[in-house]
Amino acid sequence: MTSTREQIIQTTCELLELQGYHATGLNQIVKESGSPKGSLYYHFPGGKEELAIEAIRYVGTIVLRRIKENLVQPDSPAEAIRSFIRNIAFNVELSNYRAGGPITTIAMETAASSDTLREECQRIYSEWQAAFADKMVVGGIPSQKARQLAMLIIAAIEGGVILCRTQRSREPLEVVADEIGRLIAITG
Amino acid sequence: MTSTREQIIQTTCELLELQGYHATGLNQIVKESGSPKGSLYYHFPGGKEELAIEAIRYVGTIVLRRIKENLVQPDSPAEAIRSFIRNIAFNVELSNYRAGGPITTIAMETAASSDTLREECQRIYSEWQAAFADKMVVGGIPSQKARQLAMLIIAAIEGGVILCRTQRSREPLEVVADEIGRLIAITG
DNA sequence: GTCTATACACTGATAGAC
DNA sequence: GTCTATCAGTGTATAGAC
Repeated sequence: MTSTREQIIQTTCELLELQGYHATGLNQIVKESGSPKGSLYYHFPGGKEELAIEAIRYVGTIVLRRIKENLVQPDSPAEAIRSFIRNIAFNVELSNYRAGGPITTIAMETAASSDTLREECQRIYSEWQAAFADKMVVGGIPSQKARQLAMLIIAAIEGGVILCRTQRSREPLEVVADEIGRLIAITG
Repeated sequence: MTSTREQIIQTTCELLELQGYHATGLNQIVKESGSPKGSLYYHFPGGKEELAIEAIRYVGTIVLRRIKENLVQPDSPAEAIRSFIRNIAFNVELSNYRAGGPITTIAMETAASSDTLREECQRIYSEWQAAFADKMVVGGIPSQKARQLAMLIIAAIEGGVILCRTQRSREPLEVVADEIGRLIAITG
């Protein structure tokens, strides 16, 4: 069921998450995906940039779904979000600090060089933000405040992933989870 | 007074901050620094990696000094740190979203590929963290709690810079400043 | 300390057969 | 849809003269 096209996208997602945009070559993508090289430009005529856009859109949607799934539980926003972030910490450690922050590096690398990639990152972040904000609104937090807290949540998670991968420890994201949870609880 | 060596380091700092590690070539560094190409490997025998380490160490120290300068004021930790983060937001906007997060991209790009660069990033982050924690301890917050809050502060700033550059808006860091300030005030 | 020239790998991308 | 071959450009790094 996984077509060649999808196989290329999935491999690209993993490599972008691990190495970033500029360190990931098309040859490596072709090689590790086991896909025929000749078909890359058939499926992605726009070359590397188009492929990267498809890849982050793909992983962005998966993450969005994961956020929503985790937040539908009846827990309070504070507890649900705290639990979700601690879950990220667990998974980052589990991957031996190779995964986490699937679009973080691309966002920084391309913010000043590619408007199309930058805007796609922006779109994904705003979707994630809306998902967190929705949960808090349902929990009784005013929508404007919820929007701001959701922005902090995204920022703290992205930064927390950076620290975890740099320190090779899950502690930063656990601290982020607890402190953010505390802030939401005080607000709500 | 700016020697060739220092000129190369400064140019490298700017390019790394703007483009990241893998997008920045040694040829570009030589060209934009106006330095003689032949001298690059004389000053940095270890090549690109050694140069990058020197560069982030250099900028890391500058930022550390800036943090300390901003936090010696008599304001409460909450207000001093809030003000400092809003100052970052202002400067990111002022640079047309080209500056900010001088080691963020490098930390993510090299976390899985270069232990020496990763450890240098780790060292810098911990120095920044200690500076924030010190201010809070002086303000009466228990040292363990101060250490955790400082970790959140670093994470939220790093993530906030990512969002600002991606959205081309200073709002994310301003929100981070206000919410983090609120959390510290509640704690202290 | 600096210069020029260069080696060699690899990049993204394209052409044309199949 | 896929394959092979290949292009022009760029990457890091080195050698040897000055």
